[in-house]
Amino acid sequence: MSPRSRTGELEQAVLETLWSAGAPSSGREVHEKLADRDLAYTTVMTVLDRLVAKDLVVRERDGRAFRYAPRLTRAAMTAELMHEALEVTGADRDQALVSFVGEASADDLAALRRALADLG
Amino acid sequence: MSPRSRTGELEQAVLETLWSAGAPSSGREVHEKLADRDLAYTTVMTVLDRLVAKDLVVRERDGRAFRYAPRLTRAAMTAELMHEALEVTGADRDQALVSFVGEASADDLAALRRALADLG
DNA sequence: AGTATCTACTACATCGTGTAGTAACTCGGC
DNA sequence: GCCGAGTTACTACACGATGTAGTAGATACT
Repeated sequence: MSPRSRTGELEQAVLETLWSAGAPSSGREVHEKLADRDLAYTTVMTVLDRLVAKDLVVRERDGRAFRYAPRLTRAAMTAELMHEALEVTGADRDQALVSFVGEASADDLAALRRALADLG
Repeated sequence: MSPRSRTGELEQAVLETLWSAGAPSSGREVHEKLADRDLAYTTVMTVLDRLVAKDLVVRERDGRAFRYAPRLTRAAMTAELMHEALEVTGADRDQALVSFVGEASADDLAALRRALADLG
């Protein structure tokens, strides 16, 4: 279900290209976007498969091939990771959140306040 | 520096015992607290060493032996993990925080608001 | 039918983690 | 001054995740 096992460096990079693409991409396209890494086409495909298996990426048929897209937006995945972090250590949530805002930058605090305000 | 690589299940359990101890513990003590797991003493020691290497735990000499304690409180570590999550994906922080509060439970929202209010 | 593409499956190295043993050091007691 | 109990330091090995890629088989365009 949720991003249990941490994503690797290459997996992260593939996610990046999918996010930056804006629309579902073919394996070929992802491979081309990662040209600087000099990877085999099948390597990219393997990673895409694994991301699908992890439910981090969804794919839809497009003729003979598939198109891949992240299941969540970058922001949503980040939020999910944050929520997970809040749970892992089994810390008192109140205290954890106090620490969180305590360590946050001024910008992040402002963003947080805006976000809370927008919730009404 | 920061908790780069995710901590494993056993590592987490060892951290738990250290947190619950309240004061620096000897390896022997940690081993005893984890008696239900039926681990070898050296296994616990190995894990403690690794946690020290990861800078998640600090140790101080106490006579011939060492005493171990978490570098951070549970809440602080949770907060650190949350901040890390906020960075990994390179997401727009504003959007990520909006998503975060959007997905948060009522209780967490209340706690967040209190925490922000307490900051003055 | 021939060729290019794509998917599915398999493979292997490396690294992190769980798990533990052994050697070496150290200190208190005799 | 040596001995044994407790500690640390180092080494080891299995397993799963990840990086990396090849091959076989299906599919489709020409």
